[in-house]
Amino acid sequence: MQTPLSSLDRKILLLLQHNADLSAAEIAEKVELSQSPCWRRIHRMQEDGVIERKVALLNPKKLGLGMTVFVNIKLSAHGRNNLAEFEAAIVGYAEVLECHTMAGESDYLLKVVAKDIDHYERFLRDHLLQRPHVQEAHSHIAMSEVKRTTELPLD
Amino acid sequence: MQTPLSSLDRKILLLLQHNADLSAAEIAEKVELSQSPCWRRIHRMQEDGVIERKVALLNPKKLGLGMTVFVNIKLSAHGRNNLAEFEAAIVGYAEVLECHTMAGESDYLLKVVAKDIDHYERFLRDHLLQRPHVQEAHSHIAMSEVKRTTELPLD
DNA sequence: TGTGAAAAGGCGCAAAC
DNA sequence: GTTTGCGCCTTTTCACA
Repeated sequence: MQTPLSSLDRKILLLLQHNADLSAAEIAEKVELSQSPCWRRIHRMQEDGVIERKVALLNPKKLGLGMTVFVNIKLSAHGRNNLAEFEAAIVGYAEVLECHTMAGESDYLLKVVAKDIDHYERFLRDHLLQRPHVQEAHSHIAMSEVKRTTELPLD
Repeated sequence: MQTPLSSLDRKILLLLQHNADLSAAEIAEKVELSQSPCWRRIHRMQEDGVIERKVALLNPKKLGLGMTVFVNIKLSAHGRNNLAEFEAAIVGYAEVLECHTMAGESDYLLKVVAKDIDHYERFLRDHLLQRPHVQEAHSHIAMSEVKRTTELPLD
């Protein structure tokens, strides 16, 4: 199903995950390959799902989304029998960018964006805490961003 | 400098942050606008920095990056006088996808990806913990991913 | 601001080497 | 993997409402 990646493929991915506007021709040039095989490699990696999609990254500050909060969620023992319900709700919240199930004290770690404290508090109180079986929610507020990237390390 | 966003702009952004392969013409059609003004809006939002860039999102699992770890870092009192050094180092680590300065107990929250526990442990021991002034590092391992998106909520 | 049209060039894609 | 090529589509810019 999925061909192992050559170092050429890795170079291509490195470029594409930094700038998806690059055309196959431009990439071909940078990796010193001719156009067609380069195009075919890109295409194959898309089919294989190595490249999931191309997206525009927006600037949260310029959209008034100045606030990032990490929330640790703990469900009640009872709620743990019905994770699907909670998870489905989470996926539906646009404010939640990430949700991970965690090993350790809390069940979930959420990354939430909001305009400001008010907006966040409303989201927490009116939505998150309204979910049945949510026992604890600890919010950790991010103050500034040192690094933010979607680029994965490809050795 | 930055024109406020109309609801039309928001629709365009919504589409673009979901799929950056859409051409101006396709977007125009979806938002029921003709091609030229749609193109102009997109262009303007790029200039304004509302659209930061377009990138390819890769599948971490398929690249063997099965592990996500959140790390809380606490610096020594002394180290807090020289944050820039620490932060510059962090930005340089490909394994670190995000780094936030936090209000509260820890100074930083890092999101780190790795192939497996071994890989992560090496990164922690040989790199993170080698940084001067790192007093504590608490690792929280993510087990599975319920949600992961780069799409910001645009009301 | 929006509309419609139009030029030019690039790009995806495939075929032949 | 390479070079070539065709045709479409996209971007970009007009003049005009």
